[in-house]
Amino acid sequence: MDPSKLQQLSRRERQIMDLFFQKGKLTAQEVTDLLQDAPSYTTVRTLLRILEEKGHLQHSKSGRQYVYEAASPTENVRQHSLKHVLKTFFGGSITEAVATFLDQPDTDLSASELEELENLIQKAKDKGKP
Amino acid sequence: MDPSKLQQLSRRERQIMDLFFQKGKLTAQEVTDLLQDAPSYTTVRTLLRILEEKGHLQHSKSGRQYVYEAASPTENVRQHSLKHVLKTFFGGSITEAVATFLDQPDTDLSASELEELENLIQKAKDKGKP
DNA sequence: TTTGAAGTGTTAAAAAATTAACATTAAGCT
DNA sequence: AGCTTAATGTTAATTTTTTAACACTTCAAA
Repeated sequence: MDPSKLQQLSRRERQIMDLFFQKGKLTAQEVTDLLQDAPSYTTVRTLLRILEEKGHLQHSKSGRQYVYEAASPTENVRQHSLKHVLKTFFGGSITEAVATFLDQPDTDLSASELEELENLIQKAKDKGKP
Repeated sequence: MDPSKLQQLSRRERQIMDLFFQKGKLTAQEVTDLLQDAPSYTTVRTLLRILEEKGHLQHSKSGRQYVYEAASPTENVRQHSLKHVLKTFFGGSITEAVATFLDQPDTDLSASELEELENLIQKAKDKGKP
């Protein structure tokens, strides 16, 4: 499944897919409970079926109920979505995005997270000229 | 304008707003040209009008033509959109996002960008314990 | 000053998304 | 076995989105 197809989703469909990316596996009942402004349970089921028809979800059975999950490897979707935001709002620059993130007053990264970030950058530097 | 309202947009509306976030000011003709799968010029004008009614765009006149641009301060929208992607795909962690970005084979950050990233992190560290 | 080009304004048909009622099936309990 | 409950299957009405035709206005050139 091509992750760029995600852009084609309608509002509700997108809203529901976002839940799956956050939570992993979900039943129709759980989706209904998680949605802020949820429509009826029946409606949610219809949407899940449509999303499965379109290839965005797949389901398995647990007892007699369907358990849905995203059909695409999460990694591909993550990469695509991140790229899209970077392109749309940050001229494609991850550096700009990090700067914006750190600028937010409600953001305080733990010391260990900052360490980890440094490590990542160090590794990227090393890969450049070994 | 509340940036969370952006989630309410329909597909076409979102597609068009993304263009404005990338490009800044645009005329109806320019939007038509930029859209991959553009509908007719008349249709684009209708959408621009609707987006203005909803408060997402505003326009000024240049000669006799309308020049549209996003109504919200870009900074708010950027922050909100970045947060949304981080929450949906990276458990809210900017570090995870950077890791994913650097993992992509088609990504090679310039040395100067890596420097800049390091500076950002250093600054964040300093702010933690001055 | 009339005419044509390039813009905006108005309106509405067609398509798609959203919603949910009603029907059916299957599992477990008494 | 029969009953109840909780699930899925089917179908369709309503609402929203998407599309674009047609009318009107304004500017500038002939």
